Amino acid sequence: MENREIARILSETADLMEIGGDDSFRIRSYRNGATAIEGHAEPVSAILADPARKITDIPGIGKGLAFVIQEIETRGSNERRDTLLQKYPPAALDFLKIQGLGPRNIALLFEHFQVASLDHLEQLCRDGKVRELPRMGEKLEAKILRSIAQLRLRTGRFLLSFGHQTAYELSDFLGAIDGVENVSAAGSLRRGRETIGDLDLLVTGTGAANALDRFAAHPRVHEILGRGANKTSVKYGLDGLQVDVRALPRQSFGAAMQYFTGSKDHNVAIRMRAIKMGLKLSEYGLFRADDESRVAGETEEEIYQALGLQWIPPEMRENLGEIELAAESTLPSLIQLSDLRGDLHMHTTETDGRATLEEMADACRVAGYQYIAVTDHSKALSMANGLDEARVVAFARRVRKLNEDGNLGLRLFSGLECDILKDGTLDIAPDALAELDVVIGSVHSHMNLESTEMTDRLLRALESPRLTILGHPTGRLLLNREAYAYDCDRVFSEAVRRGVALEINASPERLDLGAHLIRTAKAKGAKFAISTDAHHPKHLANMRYGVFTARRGWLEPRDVLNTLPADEFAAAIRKPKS
DNA sequence: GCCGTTTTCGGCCCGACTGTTTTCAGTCG
Repeated sequence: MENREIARILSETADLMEIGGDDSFRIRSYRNGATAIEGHAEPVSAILADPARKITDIPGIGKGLAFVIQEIETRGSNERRDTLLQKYPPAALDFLKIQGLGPRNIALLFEHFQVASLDHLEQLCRDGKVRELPRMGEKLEAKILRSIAQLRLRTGRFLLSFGHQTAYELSDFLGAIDGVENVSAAGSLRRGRETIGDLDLLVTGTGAANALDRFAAHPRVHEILGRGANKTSVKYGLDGLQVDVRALPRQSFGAAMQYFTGSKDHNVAIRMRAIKMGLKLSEYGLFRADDESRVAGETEEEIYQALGLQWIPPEMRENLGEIELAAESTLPSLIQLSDLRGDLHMHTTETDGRATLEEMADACRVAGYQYIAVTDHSKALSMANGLDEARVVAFARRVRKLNEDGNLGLRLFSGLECDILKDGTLDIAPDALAELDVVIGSVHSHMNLESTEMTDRLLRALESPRLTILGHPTGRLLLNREAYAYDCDRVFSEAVRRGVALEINASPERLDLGAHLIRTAKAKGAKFAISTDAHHPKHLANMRYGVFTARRGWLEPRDVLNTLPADEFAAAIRKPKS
């Protein structure tokens, strides 16, 4: 079993234990264990298979969890989880995703109403039954109903990063089959959308048909939805992601990639263009309308070219004006991962990161960055052990010393992810902030303010001459929490006026700003910083998701601060002495 | 349940808000 799946079952068990009212420290151990397993570079199953090694060497895994993990590896569950699942239905796990409902209330709902499903819970709220329970009222019922509606909207969707992992896994599997020439992912994954509904894989070569059979027999395929000569469609893995694998002849590979990459709107517009030119475009190729002779099809490039267009990067294919630009050969030259020279947002063991400053710097050096900013939390995040003024000043001093010593192999900028408090003031006094190179202002609390109040709060934060970057500007958590409400136009305009960059937080759970707002902000002349918000060296690789998102927002290297060489970057963020 | 140890058990991040109460439990970050 995959590490992330073991981790998921551990954390599910922890969820159930919470509802069951288990000891909170034991629950925390399960959660810690889950993070430890998920973050472990080597597959745990490989360690378990080797009698000479033991998983208790992984920090956070003791004798108890080692036994539980062995059980999960062997039969996909563990005793504690099984027992709890007899007591509470599987829907219990969904209930925890409902805002306003925690483990105590969920336990109470089960006790009194034997709630079996989201539908049932929804009905109870509509009937005003929930308010009969102690400490529950009308407002909670309304909140639950809102949250259930949101939950329904996002079920069946998956984070882009999840899609990528699965795509890599399956490309390896399919690519290793005899006679398979090429395996490529199409669909919204290829367009870099922040969430995906399913995964489309295209396979070419003489072994393609065989690949469909082998895929249908893959041990992680749980349900076969369809099985034809050219396509196999299944539910794959524990989470039931729908995966479609199509076998194609080489001469229509480009046409199929174009067709299955979409978006639908883009394709409709492209096909209209073809018709006007006396051509016909389908997933099999580009043909002349009169005699059905083939014009193109083996590559996307030749198809776009035959239609009088530049090849359009998949991230732009949303019919938002890209076709017109391609016709005039004026497509922007989109930013690429290799354009980035530094990462500007990361955490260390000083607060809630998992690695030391030196370890993070080393990983960034290996990744090829010329510079980084280390930006731990400020004191308002007490649960993360955020920095107060004294620690901020000491940190800035430490960074200056490290740069003088010059042993890091890259340039280090001192930074802080400083909380923007409820009234819009920054969590750290200006004279302490003045010691730092990079100040990211972020909202981590009071996210449910009225739009006008939130707008004022952000505008006030932007007044600080110490602010460099507005962090994860909308606060959204994909498939989990909506963006907070405020007047983006006013805030973005003010950020431009004050010379504050907007973050594109590359964490796959955030991707914040999203593509649409990036374009809004770019139109106002905004500058951006693409950063990972890494809490562990392995998170540094998430930068590519930030780049996908930036490309979906049509950004070019010049729009992004951290494409600058170190000296120019330093000059760009220098603030006037006050 | 893990960890670290004065090796056998005690400590393990906490503060603020919300909606429900009438003094606070539950949720959230």
